[in-house]
Amino acid sequence: MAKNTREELIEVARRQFAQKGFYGTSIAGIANELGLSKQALLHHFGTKEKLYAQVLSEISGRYVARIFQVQLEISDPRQQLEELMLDQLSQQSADHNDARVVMRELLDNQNRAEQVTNWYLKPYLNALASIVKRIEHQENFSDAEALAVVYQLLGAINYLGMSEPTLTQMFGKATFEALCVAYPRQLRALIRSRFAAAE
Amino acid sequence: MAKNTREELIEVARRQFAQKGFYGTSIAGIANELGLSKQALLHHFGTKEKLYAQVLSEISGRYVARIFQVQLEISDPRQQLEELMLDQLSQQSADHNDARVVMRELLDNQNRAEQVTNWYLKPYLNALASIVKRIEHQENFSDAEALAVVYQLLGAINYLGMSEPTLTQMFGKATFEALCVAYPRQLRALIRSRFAAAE
DNA sequence: CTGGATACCTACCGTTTGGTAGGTTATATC
DNA sequence: GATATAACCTACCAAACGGTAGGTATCCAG
Repeated sequence: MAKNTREELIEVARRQFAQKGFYGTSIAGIANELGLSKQALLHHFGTKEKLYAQVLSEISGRYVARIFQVQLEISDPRQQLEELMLDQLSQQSADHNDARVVMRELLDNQNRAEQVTNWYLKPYLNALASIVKRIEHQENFSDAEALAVVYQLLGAINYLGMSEPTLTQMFGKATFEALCVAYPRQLRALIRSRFAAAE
Repeated sequence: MAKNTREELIEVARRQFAQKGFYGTSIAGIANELGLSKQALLHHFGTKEKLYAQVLSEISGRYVARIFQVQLEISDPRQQLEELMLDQLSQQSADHNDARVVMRELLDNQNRAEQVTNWYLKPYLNALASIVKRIEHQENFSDAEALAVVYQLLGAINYLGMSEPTLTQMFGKATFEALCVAYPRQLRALIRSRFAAAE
């Protein structure tokens, strides 16, 4: 179980940042969860911001790696997109911390000086958009238009992951689980119907 | 311009909560923006939590009011849904504070004791789901399935509003504005293609 | 045996936080 | 003219925050 202390700190930080956000998370709280003092954390990362940047960087690394992998395995862009989106959905069902951190970063980073995550997330979005453009081989499909489609799909996926606790309280656990079962099917239907007319 | 102090405080709080979140916002900061001391704010609302609850309650009030209004104006459920979604999108382009506060609440409220917003947002989601069920008049379309469709559409819409600052930094202002222009068209295409096969 | 690096620790600091206590002023009511 | 209430204010507080300073134990290299 116990790996590198540094890696353990990043893992705990990722979870706490996902749950409580950058401002709501204290470095002492992260360190204490591992039985350490906050100075141990500061020894490894220097500042809270740098720890946060590290968490973000690893998340985006995972995203980009996944998209490259799928592009090697599947050649048809339509199947690439479907696979990537459904993969993202199932990944998020298992662990929604990554998606939550990214969502919070989208909300927060207008206030923060560092824009580390932007540059990391950009190739991810660009790669997805170029897949969409390969599907929609009409020439009047601009970059912005492809990006809009990508964004709508990502939004459709990620919104669910954000809302688990709220939806569970609101409709009960059984209904939420039924929702999780229905979601991949409906997402596939959404993607297929969206790109059916294009062919 | 100057209305009731109380209403002004709520308005400023709404903007700051949207920008910086519950933990990132200080009551002193809200009050100072109006040239008041934080005790003036506490005089009106008692605690920070109660102010926050008030902001949330008014937001959900607006949402529910809008859906009732559209239901009175339009009879066809398919057109109701399209109108509501596009309305939400344009509303959000003009002022994304409401959507941001709701998003942050979805992320945060698992930590907070009060679940005020849940009960407010529930009729909104239920009303939307019942519209979807009226479109999809197949009997095998369960509540959860309808809710999944609603959630995907709301996610597709709201995700854009969250990401404005990040996307602007990433792709430049011009591309982002092109994205905003493309978005309603793509959203309409998404909705129409999704429900075209059903008829 | 020594020097330096790593991985922690306790102690402390200045700032900010939400909230309390209690006073002041204006306005409305009886 | 007395009373009460609303709308503020200054002053204060304990707690939590991120971060600095400086010490200690361990280990590995020369």
